[in-house]
Amino acid sequence: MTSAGDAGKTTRQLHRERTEAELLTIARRHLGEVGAAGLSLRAIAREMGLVSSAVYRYFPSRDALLTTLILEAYNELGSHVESAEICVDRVNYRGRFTASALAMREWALDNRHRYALIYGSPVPGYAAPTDTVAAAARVGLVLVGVLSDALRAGHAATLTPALETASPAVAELSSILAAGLPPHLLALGVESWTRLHGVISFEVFGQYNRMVLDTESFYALVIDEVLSRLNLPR
Amino acid sequence: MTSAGDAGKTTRQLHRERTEAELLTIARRHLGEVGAAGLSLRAIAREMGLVSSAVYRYFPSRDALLTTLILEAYNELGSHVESAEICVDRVNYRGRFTASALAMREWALDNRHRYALIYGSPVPGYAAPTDTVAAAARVGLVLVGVLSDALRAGHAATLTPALETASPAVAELSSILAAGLPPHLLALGVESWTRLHGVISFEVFGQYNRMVLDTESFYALVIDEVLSRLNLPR
DNA sequence: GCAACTTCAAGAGCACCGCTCTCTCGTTTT
DNA sequence: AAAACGAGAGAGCGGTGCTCTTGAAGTTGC
Repeated sequence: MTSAGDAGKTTRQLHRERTEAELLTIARRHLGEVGAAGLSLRAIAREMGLVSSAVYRYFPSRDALLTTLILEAYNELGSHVESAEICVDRVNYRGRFTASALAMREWALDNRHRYALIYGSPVPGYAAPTDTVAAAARVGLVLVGVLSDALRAGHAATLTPALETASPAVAELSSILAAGLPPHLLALGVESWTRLHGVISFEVFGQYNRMVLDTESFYALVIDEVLSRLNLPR
Repeated sequence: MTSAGDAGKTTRQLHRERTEAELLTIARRHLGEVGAAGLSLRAIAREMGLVSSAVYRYFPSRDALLTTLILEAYNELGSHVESAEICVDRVNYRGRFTASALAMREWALDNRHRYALIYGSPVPGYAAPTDTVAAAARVGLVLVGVLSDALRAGHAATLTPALETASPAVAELSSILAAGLPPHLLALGVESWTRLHGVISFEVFGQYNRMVLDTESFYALVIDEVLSRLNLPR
């Protein structure tokens, strides 16, 4: 029953790894069922046949467990979007952007509670550690990649005075990414990214209740609008 | 010490009204300090010098108290936006829209926890009663009003194929509002509204942490973008 | 091989939560 | 004046995160 990677490990190490994995599996399931606010260490322990205090051998606090789940969520969303975008022909910028946008919504709808965990109201008293920023940036990097590739191919969105005025607001981010994307185009990219999340979160959080009936085609509309503004070639 | 509206009321009625008002005042403050998830009936009771069970004379449950606060928040945001928009010259459609958008963000930043309460991740196990929909609609009605006034004056946004495809998604809403706004323009309006909330919630929820430095000018950019798309005349 | 050390889980306990029940006592109504 | 009603108190239930102590089991060094 021992896997290949178990060589040279003491029974204690093995036991610890398995217990921690089982704990996370249950935690993930609970998170999907009751959401972050309803996630209870005691309930997880109960289901594992453990006493609540034993869980603290594995996670020093509820927040630490939450942090692990947040990191997982960011990375899962990130790789979901990445693998959707990588399938599209590199010069099909429109297709790459569309695939990414659709993948974002798809993951959010399939993982509503986890989406809420990372993009919803922050859990009070909980401060996300800095480790998460790299994982959180993955989706953004995909979109920025599409835009900078399109720019290199000579396709740029039209520049407006307001766009130039707002450029300094994202200048630092622009230098961090160093993706060869000028600030004003990055600003437009950030706005597009925000725009997609605005629709997704309204759908996931139920704000469209009796407003938008066919949320899927509405999302398609938004993608179309964003693409038009970004001026990506067909 | 009795006000004008107290005539003909028994001391019990007066006492009840005052206690309920004090209770709500403290609840509002706590909400602003610790957020919805941290709002505790016991803490409120403690501060009032009451025993926790006594609070249930006024609110049958924590959720009922939350519902009251949610309704208040919707209405306060609604009147905040309304009063900002009403100050602008009626034919200045761009100005009316801008004033509304700025008022939305202003209120959200001044009332972060209350904004999270109504536009953030839904409180688990809590279902918003139908009473709230009217209050929730107020902001949307302001924006729709600007758009339909502009349309009546002959200013319409450009129609795209995707816009027509998505029109049925908001057809029902269009008939409810009956604002003389054709579905495809309403769809664009809903998208604009979503777009503004996307930026605001990202700012309020801290998603722009080290990304967008000057969130105010970034918001101005978004307003400019939205206005361009809506084709409102200067 | 056994002693010393480390790790795990259990259990009791603390302070908090929402909520329910009963009981008392003062107000209101009849 | 008696009956009905209402507000608050208090005890209690089951739940939460988290801490501390204690005993058992695994691991390591002499």
